[in-house]
Amino acid sequence: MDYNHRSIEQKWQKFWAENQTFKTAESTDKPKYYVLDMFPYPSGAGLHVGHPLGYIASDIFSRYKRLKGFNVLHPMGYDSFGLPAEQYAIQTGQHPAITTEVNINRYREQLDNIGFSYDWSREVRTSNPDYYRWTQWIFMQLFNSWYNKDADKAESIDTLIDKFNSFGSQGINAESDEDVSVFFAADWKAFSEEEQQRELLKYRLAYLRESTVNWCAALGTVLANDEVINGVSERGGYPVEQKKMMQWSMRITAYADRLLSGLDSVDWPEPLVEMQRNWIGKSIGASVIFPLTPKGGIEVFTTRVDTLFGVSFVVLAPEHELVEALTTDEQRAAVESYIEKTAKKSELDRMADTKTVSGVFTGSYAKHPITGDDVQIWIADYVLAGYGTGAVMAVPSGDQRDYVFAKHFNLPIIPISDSQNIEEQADPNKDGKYINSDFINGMTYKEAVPALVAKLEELKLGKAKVNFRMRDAIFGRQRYWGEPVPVYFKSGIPYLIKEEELPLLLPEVDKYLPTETGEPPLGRAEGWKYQDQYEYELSTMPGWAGSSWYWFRYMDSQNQDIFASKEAVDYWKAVDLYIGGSEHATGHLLYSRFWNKVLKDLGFHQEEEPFKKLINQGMIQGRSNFVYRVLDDEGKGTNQFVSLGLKDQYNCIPLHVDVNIVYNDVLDTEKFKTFRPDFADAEFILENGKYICGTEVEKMSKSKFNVVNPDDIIETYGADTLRLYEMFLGPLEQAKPWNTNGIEGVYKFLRKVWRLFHDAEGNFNVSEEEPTKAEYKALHKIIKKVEDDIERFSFNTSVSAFMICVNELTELRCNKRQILQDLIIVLEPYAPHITEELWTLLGNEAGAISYATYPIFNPEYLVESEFAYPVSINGKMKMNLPLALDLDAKAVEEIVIGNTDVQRYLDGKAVKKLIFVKGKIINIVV
RNA sequence: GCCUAGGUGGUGGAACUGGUAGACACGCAGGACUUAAAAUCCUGUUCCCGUUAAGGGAGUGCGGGUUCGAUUCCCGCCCUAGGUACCA
Repeated sequence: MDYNHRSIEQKWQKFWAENQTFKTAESTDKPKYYVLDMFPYPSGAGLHVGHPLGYIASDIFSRYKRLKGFNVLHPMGYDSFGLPAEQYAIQTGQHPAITTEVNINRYREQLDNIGFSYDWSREVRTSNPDYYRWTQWIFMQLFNSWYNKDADKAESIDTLIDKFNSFGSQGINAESDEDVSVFFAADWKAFSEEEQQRELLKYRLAYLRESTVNWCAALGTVLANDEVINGVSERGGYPVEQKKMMQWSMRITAYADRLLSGLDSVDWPEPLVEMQRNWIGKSIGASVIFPLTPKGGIEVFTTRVDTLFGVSFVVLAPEHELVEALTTDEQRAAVESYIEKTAKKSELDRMADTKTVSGVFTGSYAKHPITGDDVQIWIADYVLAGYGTGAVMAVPSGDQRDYVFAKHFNLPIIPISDSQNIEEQADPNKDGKYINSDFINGMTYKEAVPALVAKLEELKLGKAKVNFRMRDAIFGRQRYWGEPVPVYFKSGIPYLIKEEELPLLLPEVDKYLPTETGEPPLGRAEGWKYQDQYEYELSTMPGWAGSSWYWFRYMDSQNQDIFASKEAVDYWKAVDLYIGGSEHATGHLLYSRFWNKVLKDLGFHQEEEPFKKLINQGMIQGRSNFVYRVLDDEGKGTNQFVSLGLKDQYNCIPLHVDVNIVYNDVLDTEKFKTFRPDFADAEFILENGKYICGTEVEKMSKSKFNVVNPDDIIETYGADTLRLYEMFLGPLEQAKPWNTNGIEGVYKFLRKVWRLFHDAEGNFNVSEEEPTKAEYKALHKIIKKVEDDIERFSFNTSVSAFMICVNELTELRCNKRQILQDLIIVLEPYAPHITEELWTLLGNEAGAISYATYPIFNPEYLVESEFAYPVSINGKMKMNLPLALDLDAKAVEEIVIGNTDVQRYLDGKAVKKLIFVKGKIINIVV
């Protein structure tokens, strides 16, 4: 029988499922290894051929690690709360839970077709009450915690209450809201319950605060910044406005420093680390106050406090709260018109317009904090209200934007360093000694900064300060299909429900839209009250809630008493390898690290970082095909279609054509006639008897007819071919377009493997003879290559190496049992079905490859034979030396001189130097 | 602008710490088997010159440099992709 992928793959997928072959043991004496995929959102469209790329890579790695003797945890689940199911519910009335269930079943079917080695007994679904119960529980932990900066960790809110009871707010060093009160212990005890709770809320890691949010009226919900694109919603393109709302927030800024320093301890791709660093945006500097008369002052943040004496003016953001008060009557008209102009500019305009210098003088002056000189106060839109204090001190000699601004408005430019050259532009160097700088004149940068900070602190006009770009994360969504927040309100104060009342189930509603009064959809749930009287929180949690801790649940997914038992967490610790797309760099990956740290601080586990090694798989783009429809004189489409090479001779327009009826860019013209009814009588202008289609790389989407479903590939070529081919396509981390052009080669490879160990009649046929040296060499080459490749995630070159290996074995007509047995083990991670079949044909126990031992590479088999090897003379390739000459340096020199063949190349010149690489002469310098 | 990754045949890509550039695969061309097709196998395939050939020359985005030797290291520039943005 020839290689029949269909029956082989179905047989083994069934066997693995029935025998739970890949169920992970709870505990074992093997070392553990945790391989995790970013779990998918189960969308209605199903998987396309791009989705499994990362899953295949992680599956190869998992299977490889099992063979290497590790106890591997390799689970899968679904991030099943989300907007698409809710949108569908709004349109059709179908409950999102039903939609989600249907989609998950479809995903599962498609995943199973590919032959993954997931332990499905550990599956999680974030929308499942058994799961979101623990998401709610973690929310409670966050609510019940505060960040103690002295201990540099989160602690139970009870320790804060104890401090308030004993010392009041004295000596509390916490991450908190800006507006915390100052009180003594006696005051605290005298506070009403309501006052106490309001104060505590300012310290909690999950807290309620009025924040400006992106409100989308059409969707009736708040959107994250990255869900808003150019002022409209990413989904649907509805207008978005800024609105103040009471919102749940997460005090992620408390962890800014740890989130930053933790990046040094993880093995992540550099671009991704860089993205997180930028996102956190730490700047070390100082805050400085420029006093106003008669009282008050403008606080600015600067990273270059040493340039303080170069300040020639101060700039406020147009939205800054002091602008109104500082504007003099003469300047009022100009200032107001400027503010109005800025407000009209969209963010896009402001971005595009970085070249134009604009700003207005307010008419007022501040005092320089040290010299007391008058400093003009300006407003300009290059200063952002949302960053720092919304005000900057302008140092034209040291900052290019300030320089351009000063030139434009004829403001003074004061050089402050003897090493500055400010003829043409600002010079921010820190190398020289200061001039024009009062008491720091003659100092270096290193001396000046502490001196200035000390002086400012003495004057109470400034201090060293660290500023972060990152903001606290808003944690509420005005949506239905998310986790309910386990909170109710009494006198407007949020209280947690009791732990034993979890899960707080998502209530049924009649419609999935906001209420008539603008409340979130949960407001529609009839009689949904805590203890029949208190209003529940009506927002649900955002999409990232459930995904911020899911790797813990896989460790112990059935546990009813805790999110994961201590034993499970202590055993599995952190994820050793995490594979997913880079689009989650500043969302999921940051929030997950945050929750992980909180849970660590609260003593639930020991790991500071959740994902030790991370690989980003590149996106697989679509590769669209085009046909060219000839137009008539009036510009209307005819039923003639011209092949790519001839299209320039005609007036024609490109049309997307379904990539599934195109093979190697050659159109199947018969299938094309049934593609659309109006193509039924299509005529073709061919080249060389073929219709060649044009191509273009685009995103994979239905409307472009370039979606390739993995099921179709599997039907034609099988899952093993799909797995190998997706790896063969190129480096894992690189984005690449999908095309089926090379898949035949991979399919041929598998058939060759099959035929090598079957006779002409199709019967399994192995020889019991001892393999020859050449056969061992072919085998051990692949053992070494695959091991090296997998360890550095270079899967594509392994596939090539397999092909070479099998070509060599075919050449040698090698069907030896010993060779096959080891070849199966090495190939199994890539092509698990065909190897499982051959494994059992050899008489081994079914489903037991993962207990096999990975063959040990023996370098002796790879020792070069007596063949000649190349040597260059003066770096130019000249000749081959027989291996017999490969002796030590001295001997070679003698032989070289005496060898007539060599002498011919050397033109009688003396040998100056012999270059050796790995004990071999590689080059002769004459 | 800044950060990151990359630029190699008709195509996808290989070359791991500098050592015969183009592995492997697709495609293409020719051939074998076959009544024929499919399947399979063999040969060739970077470009240019050379009648096939022997042989020679150029060649890894561009221009320099280091080295006996550079796709690889260094400097400058161009282009592409992703991220980020008037961040003080």
